Amino acid sequence: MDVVLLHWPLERDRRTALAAQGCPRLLLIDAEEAPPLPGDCLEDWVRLPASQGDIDARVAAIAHRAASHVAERPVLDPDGVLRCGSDWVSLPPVEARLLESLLNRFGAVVSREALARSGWPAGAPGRNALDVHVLRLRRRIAPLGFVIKTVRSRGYLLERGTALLAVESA
Amino acid sequence: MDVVLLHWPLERDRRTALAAQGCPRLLLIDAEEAPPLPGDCLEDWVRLPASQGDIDARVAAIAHRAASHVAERPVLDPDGVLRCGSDWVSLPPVEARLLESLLNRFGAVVSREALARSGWPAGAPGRNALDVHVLRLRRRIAPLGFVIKTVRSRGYLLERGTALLAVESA
DNA sequence: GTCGTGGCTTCACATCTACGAAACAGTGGC
DNA sequence: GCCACTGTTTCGTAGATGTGAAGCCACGAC
Repeated sequence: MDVVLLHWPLERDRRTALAAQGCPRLLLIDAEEAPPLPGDCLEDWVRLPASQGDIDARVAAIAHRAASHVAERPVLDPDGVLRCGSDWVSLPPVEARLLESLLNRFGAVVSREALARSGWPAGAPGRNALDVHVLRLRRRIAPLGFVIKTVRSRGYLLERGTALLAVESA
Repeated sequence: MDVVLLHWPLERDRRTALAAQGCPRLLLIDAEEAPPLPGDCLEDWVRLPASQGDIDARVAAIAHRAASHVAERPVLDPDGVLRCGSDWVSLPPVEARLLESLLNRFGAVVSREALARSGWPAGAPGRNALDVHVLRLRRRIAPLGFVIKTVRSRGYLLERGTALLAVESA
């Protein structure tokens, strides 16, 4: 989500509106004005005049925070805990390894062979084991709003689900 | 929790340490230095020279975010008294050591092995002793609104309970 | 079209392990 | 003695992993 730059106090109303819809924003404070009371984590401000470098740095910081708040992609702890925003689920060892693989290529296809190798480095069990674990993984990560799409005869692909997005941002 | 002011890049190591323990901080950037890459929500920066008003405003903003962000943690006295707000419970020695460990990694997984080591530095007793103490610890801290979640085959995780939050804030 | 096949999904089940909980007993302070 | 703390035994349950089998569906052969 893009960071919106706006002038303070000129665009006071716009700031309120953006804040209400959870849009990240950077306030450009006119020289003699006092910065507004602290908003949420998705807001920051600079006092004008400011260098482009400083503005860019703050925009980057806000974007980073926005990304970790309304996470587009989940984060997998070394402990097998998959986190997304404030939610988390724990993944059993095999599924954690599978998901790690999918996460490494988030949004791109991972072949069944590659998945099987990361799930069972010592060699995969029956052919069906992967299918079953993908099924279980799907159900486990669904509450976080992520889905594993099948790309027939190619592999699997992890991406953000659509249905839950509305629910979460609501 | 107080916001710590520190100089950048002079106190680079201190910043890392503070970030690791989740302490909110404001970096004072020396005139010609580039601000560091975005940290977490509990970090902000100003470029020197800056007016006291601007610094105060940023400190206030960080403090505000810290208050809403860091799930309120309990504090463990050296005497084994666990405090949270005006409530408190006393913990027997073993459980106090276990909880200290969990508190050090609040919100993250602590393995059974690590827990056992901190509970019994001289060597753990039977395998089940840990289970039983976790059970007792759970019951003891429940009234304060904290829960110890099990992450199967991985360890335990201390976090703020959900049900009691509403009750407490009501 | 329809038929078959491969690829994938899902369920049902079996096994094994980890964890939860109760009950009990020993120890030491008061 | 009474009570808090600690550790052990024991049993029950839930989770993790794998296997087999049934079924669905797209796609190509015919």
